[in-house]
Amino acid sequence: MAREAEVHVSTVSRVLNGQAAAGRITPQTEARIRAIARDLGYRHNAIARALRTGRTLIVGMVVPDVGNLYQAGITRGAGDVLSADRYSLLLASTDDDLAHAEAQVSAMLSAQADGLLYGVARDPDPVLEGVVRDGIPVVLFNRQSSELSVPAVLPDDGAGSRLAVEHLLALGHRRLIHIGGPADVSSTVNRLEAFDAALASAGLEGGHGFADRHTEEEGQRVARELLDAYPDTTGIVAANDRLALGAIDAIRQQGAECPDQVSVVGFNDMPYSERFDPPLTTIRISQYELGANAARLLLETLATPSRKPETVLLPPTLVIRGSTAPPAA
Amino acid sequence: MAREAEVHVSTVSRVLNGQAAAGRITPQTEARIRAIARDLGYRHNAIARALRTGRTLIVGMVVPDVGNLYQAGITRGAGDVLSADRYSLLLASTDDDLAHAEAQVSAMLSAQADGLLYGVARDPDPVLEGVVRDGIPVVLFNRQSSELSVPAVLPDDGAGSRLAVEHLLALGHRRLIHIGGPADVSSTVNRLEAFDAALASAGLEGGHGFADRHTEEEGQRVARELLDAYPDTTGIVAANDRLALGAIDAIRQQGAECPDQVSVVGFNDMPYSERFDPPLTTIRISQYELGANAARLLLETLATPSRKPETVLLPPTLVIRGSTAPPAA
DNA sequence: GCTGCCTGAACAACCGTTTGCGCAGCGGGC
DNA sequence: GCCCGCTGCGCAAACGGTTGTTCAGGCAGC
Repeated sequence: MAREAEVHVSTVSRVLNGQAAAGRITPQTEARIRAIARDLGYRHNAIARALRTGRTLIVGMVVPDVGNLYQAGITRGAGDVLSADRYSLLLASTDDDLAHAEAQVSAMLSAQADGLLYGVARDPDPVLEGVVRDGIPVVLFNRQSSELSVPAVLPDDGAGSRLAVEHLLALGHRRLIHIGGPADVSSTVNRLEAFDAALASAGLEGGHGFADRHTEEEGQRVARELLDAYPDTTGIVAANDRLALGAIDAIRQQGAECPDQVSVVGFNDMPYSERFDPPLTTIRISQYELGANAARLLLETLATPSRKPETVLLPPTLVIRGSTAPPAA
Repeated sequence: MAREAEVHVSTVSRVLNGQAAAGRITPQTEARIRAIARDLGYRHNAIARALRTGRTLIVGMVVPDVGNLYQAGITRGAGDVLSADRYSLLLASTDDDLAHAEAQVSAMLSAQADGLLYGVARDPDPVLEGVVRDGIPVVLFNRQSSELSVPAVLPDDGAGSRLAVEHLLALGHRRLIHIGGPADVSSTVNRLEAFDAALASAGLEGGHGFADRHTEEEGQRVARELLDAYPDTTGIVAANDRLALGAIDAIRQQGAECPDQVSVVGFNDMPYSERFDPPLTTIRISQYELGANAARLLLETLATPSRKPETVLLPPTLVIRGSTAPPAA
């Protein structure tokens, strides 16, 4: 502490907190304190401050998988806007598993995180329910909750699916299937519903399946099953780029090629998807903006707790690359 | 607090900390306290505990870019071993920029992080010097410091470069160039030195250049310059997969193809590198193990501050894929 | 010259835990 | 029957800041 080195006590606090302005402290006192603080390399003890003020300037962010590129962009966006407001990010990865989420969130709340960025919402989600019940400010990203009234920022899933289907229809495809993620995740059902609706308005009907996880392996498994069930399929809409990659694997496993026999469109436009073989046609949503918006929403909620929960939908874009082409014949 | 709901005071602390075992508290008292704590949904205030004990159970991890896939694997490894020991990860991304690093590290130290995982070391690195001077436990990963005696875990850069060069030599290549990262990063110089040495022991000599950042753009720029300077090049060794991707871009920009005219080998085996076009031949190091080892080293340092700084080298493996082939003619 | 006000800084309580120490009660040994 | 020791728990200080309140001194007004 600068105190012993000084002559004064905790006037330091007012100085270092900028309360000096209000005619409370002599300029030369302030200058002296600042000088000494600098010389001593004094650093605020955020812990002590947090204990007194009740604010830690820490927000917890929970994602399904830190190792996922798509999530990484979101994390970056959130980190940037949070650190601009002097907040730090406590990051946790749950493997999209409720038990893990429970433990991680509990740790974050123990750490007295001021708020949560929650990207692993299930529907229903007991962990999220607990958080909301405890009155912890939280904003969802990527997924929403149908039961809880919580702010959220997510891609416009419906618009995205529609873009994908319309692209394939425009290319001439008529037999489409959809690979969804876990069935208790909002984006899965939103994307599937829009897929069905877009097909229906063209007088068509498609098949679909659900992956247990958003991985290439699961995408491949579901695609294989669907291709077996609907052998004349020429187009696949996946709810996620990783599932799409798995679908391409499945197509090759059957001795076919993408896009020669079957076209595939992904969702997210994850990093490097333009470098894949084939380059992935996909629905782009700005990961950075998604994270940044979620963080902004959380900051606003922290500033104005009474604020009405808001859901912001990010507009998707169709990115046409090499994994889609007109049907073979 | 469970206290008012209870009859007792801070005997709760001893119960909840497991000190009850030592015959200090009656089993039924303990049971009652635990029951009430559960009913109240009592949760430790980690802030208050940290203030008293001086330990936050938080470790700061600073990476060049959270959006980088390679880093993501490391983060995951570190997160897993840390959370097993009840530590949380405070993550910061610096864009490999010293000013950012300074700010982020400062925030972490304010948050009283118990230790640091530092993956952005320059050589020299003023931020790191400050951390070491303040006696903050820190372990480096990916990069080391030539001046400071700090534990570190990194790939065996020399062995990796040697594998890459020997692979190209075995394929019949004789005119090789090396694309390094920033010149003030240990891995850059280690990999370059080993590149030169491996060539020298075959009686050869190669060209090299340095990228300012580990990005595709920089890789492309440096590759272009080197290919201009050494037009008969048939093999490129990049210090990083992203640089390698840039090199492939540069090759194509010149109207050539990889591996037809020029072979490329990367470093790291970042996620999805097997799906690129062409699939990347690269030096694999286990990102997960790297992160996990760094975390373990830090935990040991925290447990035994007097412990000698240790440098652990992770053995690399050559992964042969599609970006390397025998020279054209 | 005295009173009152204003300015600048010190005082002290408080945030929620941890932890060394003290204290009351009880049982056993002599 | 007395004393000692042990057992089980309460007391209170401390961690390092923040912040409402108090206090001392100087100056101006009457």
